[in-house]
Order: sequence, then C-alpha cells, then structure tokens
Amino acid sequence: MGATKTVAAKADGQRGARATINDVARLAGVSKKTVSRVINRSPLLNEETREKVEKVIRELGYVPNPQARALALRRNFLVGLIHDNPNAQMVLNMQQGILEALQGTEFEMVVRPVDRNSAMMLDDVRVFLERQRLFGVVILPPISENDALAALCDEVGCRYVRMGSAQLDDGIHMVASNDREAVREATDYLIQQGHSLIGLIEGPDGFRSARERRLGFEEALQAAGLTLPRSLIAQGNYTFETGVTAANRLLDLSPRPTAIFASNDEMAAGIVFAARERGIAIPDELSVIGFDDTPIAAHIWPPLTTVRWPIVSMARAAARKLVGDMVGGQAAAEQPSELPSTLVKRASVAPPPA
Amino acid sequence: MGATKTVAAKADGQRGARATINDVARLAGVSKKTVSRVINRSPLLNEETREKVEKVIRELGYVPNPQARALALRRNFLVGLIHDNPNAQMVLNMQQGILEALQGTEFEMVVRPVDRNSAMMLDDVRVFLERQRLFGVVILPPISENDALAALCDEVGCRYVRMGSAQLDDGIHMVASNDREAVREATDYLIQQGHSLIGLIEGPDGFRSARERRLGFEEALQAAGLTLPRSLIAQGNYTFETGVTAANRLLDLSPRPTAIFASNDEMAAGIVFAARERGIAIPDELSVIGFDDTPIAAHIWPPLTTVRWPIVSMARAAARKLVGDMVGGQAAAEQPSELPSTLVKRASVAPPPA
DNA sequence: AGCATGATGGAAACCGGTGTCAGATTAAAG
DNA sequence: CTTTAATCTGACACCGGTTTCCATCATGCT
Repeated sequence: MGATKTVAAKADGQRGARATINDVARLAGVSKKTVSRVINRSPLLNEETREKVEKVIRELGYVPNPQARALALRRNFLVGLIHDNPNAQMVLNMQQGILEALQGTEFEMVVRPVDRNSAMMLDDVRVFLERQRLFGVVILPPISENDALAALCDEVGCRYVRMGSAQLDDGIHMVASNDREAVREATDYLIQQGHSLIGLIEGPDGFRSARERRLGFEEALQAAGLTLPRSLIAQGNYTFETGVTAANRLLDLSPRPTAIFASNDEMAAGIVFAARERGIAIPDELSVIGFDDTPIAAHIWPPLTTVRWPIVSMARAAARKLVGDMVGGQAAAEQPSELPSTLVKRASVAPPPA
Repeated sequence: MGATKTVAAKADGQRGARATINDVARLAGVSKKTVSRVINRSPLLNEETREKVEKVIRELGYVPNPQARALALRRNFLVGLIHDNPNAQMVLNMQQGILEALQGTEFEMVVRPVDRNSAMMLDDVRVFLERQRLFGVVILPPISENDALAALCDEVGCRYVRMGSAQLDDGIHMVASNDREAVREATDYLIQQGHSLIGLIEGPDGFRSARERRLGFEEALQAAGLTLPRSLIAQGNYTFETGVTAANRLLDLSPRPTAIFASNDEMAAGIVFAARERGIAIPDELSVIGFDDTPIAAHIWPPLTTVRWPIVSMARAAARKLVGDMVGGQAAAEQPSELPSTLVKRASVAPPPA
C-alpha cells in the first residue's frame, strides 16, 4: 500500500501535489528550520541565506500549509467579524472593508452574528474564540459597545478591534468616526437654511451612536441659541418602521417641525414615507437629513441629504490594525483610529415654507 | 505563570488547559484511536465502549481541536460562501441561511467575494480552495451560473452547492427556485387586473435569472393571447440606476404601458422613482411589480407588490446539503433542491386607468 | 594566537488529531 | 473442543509546519 501513495511530482514542475517545506529545504540546501525562519521573518538570519531560500520558494510556488501552521502556532489565520442585528448594507460594507485589508494575505474572514439579547451570547462567543483560536476579531457596532465582550477577548487572548461612533479607549483597540461633530455640522446646515423648529428622531437608549448623534444635534441648536423642547425629540430603534412611527408623532405636532434629523437613513426613509402618506411635500414643506448614506438614501424620492459614515475605510483600518504587523504592512499603531464623516447634500433639504 | 492561566469551567478534569484526546483516552482506559473512532462515528465500534468514551467526553467537556483535525484530514471545517456583486440584502440573507444551517455544528462560514469580470477569477478561487482546503462552498447567483467555476470545484475536490433560479443539474449540486413559474403567476395577476399593455424590464444577458423571469413573463402573455412588441421590453442590470433609465424609455412610449414588471426590486424601485419624477401616479396610472422582496420593496412609497424569493431557506438548504451527512442530520439527498416563490401583494398594483 | 561570544544550522520532539495494519478478542462453525 | 472468521482495539507512522536544545562556525577581544 505504501507504494500507491499519492505520487507527488514535487521536485520542479507545478504538478498536482503542492510543495512542502521539506522540498524547499532540500532544493535550497538548508534545513526546514531555516525555511521556517524565512517564512516567519526571523531577524537573526543571514541575508544571503534568506534570499536563496526565497528564490526557491518563488520558483516552487510554495505556500505554507495554513492548517499545519495553525496547529503548530496554536492560532488560526482567520479574522472574525462579530456583529449583531445591524443594517445589511452596513454589514456588507464592513465585510468589504475587512476583505480589502485581507486581500493578498493568508488571512480569511469568518462571519459571526450574535444575539445581543441572548443570555448565552458571551458563552457562545467564548466557545467560538477558544475553539477556532482566531487570530483576531473585528467587532461591529452596536455590539462593539459591549465592554464585557472586549473583556472576554482579552481574557481568552484574542486580539480585537472595535468599531464605533466615538473613541472608547486609547485607540489601540478601536477605530471610530466622530459622529457628534458630523451631526453638529448637518444640523448647522439646516439652521443656515433658515429652520428653527427642527425635530430629532434619535436612536435607541444605550447605543453610543445614538447618544453621540443626539449630542451633536443638541450642541448645534444650543450654539445657534435655539431651544429644543422635549416634544421635538422622538425615538426609534434604527428601523424603517420605527422611523415611520416616530415621524408620525412629530408630524402631528402643532406647530409642525419644518425639518427633521434622523439618526440613520432607515428612519429618515420612514419620515419620507410618513410624509408621503400625509401629503406633506419634501423638501418644500419638510426637510429631512439622515445618517449613514446607505443606498436607500439615494434611491428614494427625493434623494436624501445625509451624513456619509466612512464604514468601509473604518473596517479596512480595523482589519489592518489587526493583521498589520503580520503581513509586513504598517504597524498597527500607525493605522488611523479616527476617520471623518462628511455631509452629502441631495434633494431632501430646502428652506422652510414661508 | 502557568498558574495564572484562564480557569475554564471544566467539569472536574485538568486545570486551565483544555482536555486533549489523550486525556479522554487515559480516563476512559482506551487508546487515542478508539476515542477518535467515537468522535467520527465509526460504525465498527462496540456500543459499550462508545458509551464509556462518550461519558468521559461529556464529563471532560472535551472538544476536538479543529486545527489538528484539519491537518490530519486535509480538510478544513469551513464552508465558503462565494458571491459576486449582488445586492447587499440578498448576500446577507444568504449568510443568515447558511449560518442557521451551521448553527451548533463545528463548521464556520468564510466569505469570499469574487469579481466575475476579472481574468484572474478562476485562479483566485483555485488558490482559495486549495489553500484553505474548504469542506465545501455555497455559490451564489449570478456567479453560480458559471459552469467553469463548478468544474473547478470538482477538479480540486471541493464539494459545492450552487444556488439559482432554475435547476441546472440533477439537484445534487444545486438548490433552486422556480422563477419562471413565479413570474408567470405575477404577470397573470396584472392581466387579471385588466392590464394588457405591460412592459418588462429584464435583467442582463447571460443571467439565468433574467432569462427565466423573462420566459415566465412571455408565457403568461402568450397564454392570455397578448402580444409583446419588442419596444415594451427594456433591459437593466439589476441596479436602481438602470431601472430608472429603462423605466424612462418605457414611459416615453405612446401609448404608454399601464403596468411594468421588473426583474428585481431595485429596478422596480427605479420605476417608482422615474414615475415620481414625471408625476405619474402609482398605482393609479401605472402598476409595478418587482422581484425578490428585499426590504426596499416595503420601504418605498407605495409599497411594492413583488415576488418573494425564498433565499434564506434556499441558503439553509444549500448549507445542509453540504454538511448534512457530517452533523448527523438528514442526508444531503434528502434536502429539498427546489423551493417555491410566492407573490406578495402590496400597493403598487391597481386596475389600469379607464 | 587563544578564547569568549554570538550567530546559524540541524536532529528530534511536538502541536492534536487520523490512517494503517497487525494482533487480540469473541462468536460462529465444524 | 478445536478451527475459522468476523469484529474490535491499539501501536505507530503521519499530516506539515514550529520550537527546543545543541553542535558548529565565524568573528571580536585580550
């Protein structure tokens, strides 16, 4: 039976079987260990030897077996993406950003949705991390705001980078935008257009993003000397449906607000929907600004003025922070930990009716 | 420092470190190999021995190390998701379906977007499959229609299941919906409402889904004795923007169609957008039906009548087909390979104007 | 020149499982 | 009460890397 083993025509050609570290070592006239040193960028290594080995690796098209490395290093070359609930477009953009950063490396991305409300959530994640021995994880908002989760990562020795709407730590384990400032700017824009009765549909309690966006909104009004009665603030949970409900409440008010800022685009789309049902014209009778710049913002009528949240770049930066050192790129610390949001002006804002 | 190790909640056994197969073997008084047989559900095994070993496994909370298994089996416990381009909501729903099927198993999902137009696509995928030694892949439309890709999977010995709009093979490697029939039904509905001048915005050439949906449309018209002049057919590439363009072409016609079927919701949303720009009322002056039932269908005004494409169930079935045998569930062959689409009636269809 | 010093390279053990195959055990048959 | 066959079991090599421990070798210093 031993004779019938897979006949690997390894020597030179790119036959069926792939080259192993032994092939490289033999052809380069060195030991496995030396090849391993080259692969792992060991600093104490003769430059000449390194080049010789690298040449053979190139010629052979040798790629180390990830499974074997994972076993020996007790660490997988996988980056996990932990997320809960959020908007599909957002998650997919994050995935895109991470994959861009992982492009051309030996890393792959595994996706792990979790249920924030489940009592088992932390246990599930623990099993996941310990079992798979992930290289690291990127944690998406809103679950990224869960400090217990970050603590768990530390405990099981898994690197992590959190994404969010404001810095939560020193920037080592975090990539953030600055939502507060962006919303302040967006609200200023409404004020400049002449609005003074501006409603807010904020996100759910306990969400950092909701809090930051609300603070930005309040700061802008305050700076302009405008008051913000409690009645002009409605709350939603970032879904279209709650946006409709919240908008209906605000539009029932008398006097009616002439503009509404929604904490995300889904809810802003809900405002547009509710206004349409009531025959309120946008932007002539009501101005609307959203947040995120998801595709829906551009695809409804009228196209939505919104704040573009740089999630693809954030995710890319997060993934680079994780694997940066390993792939010969910039060090993790050199990755930006805060990225700017920008106001995108479309057709849902106009001066208030006379 | 060994003392400071994470104290895992292991029933009684060892300290922090997790149990290995050797621990189990020792405590059960058998050899590694026997434990391995229990884990892998080997049939030739004394029932008594099996129970004894399983008891120890349970008490120890032992879980085999995936990295070691991957190395020995030359196969990873990862299911790949290969997709290109498509709509975010669709991809995420697919991910959800796959993850549901993988829930509670030792499998994880890794995501791999590809560029259909890149010359390197096949090579990229080959490297991916060979490097990672995936257990199997689920291939999403439209790239799932690429036969070369399926052939590549066969070649490198990677299981695969394709998803699509119609059966392409015997159902072993495919999970499909029956788009043609669903569209025929939707078109019938328009005809029953009294429409006779019905436009079609079809998908791009070379897409199976586009073809099936167009065929269903034509069959319905034919069955009703209606003609379909070439001018009533416009084409888009499944994006909102091309939907707007195509709709504009159809709405310029004279006489103008009183209803339009779009091959997907994005393009249907484009019709609504274009109609709104021209002041054409929906559904009073124009009826619209889309396909997919993505969230946008329910979130625009008026809510879109559309065909609900059962992608979550399809993805779940696909993943089960891949890993079914391994996780003690139903055999792959028992998984359904065709799932039904259903018409969802909302507010974008009405009888034609008088 | 002689010796301490640090830089390399190699043999073998190890990571934690699985395959092979011979030997042990048990059951069925003669 | 053997013999034969069928069923289980375990020793050992192996998957393809990394790491430990040492022997070797070129160089710096006295």
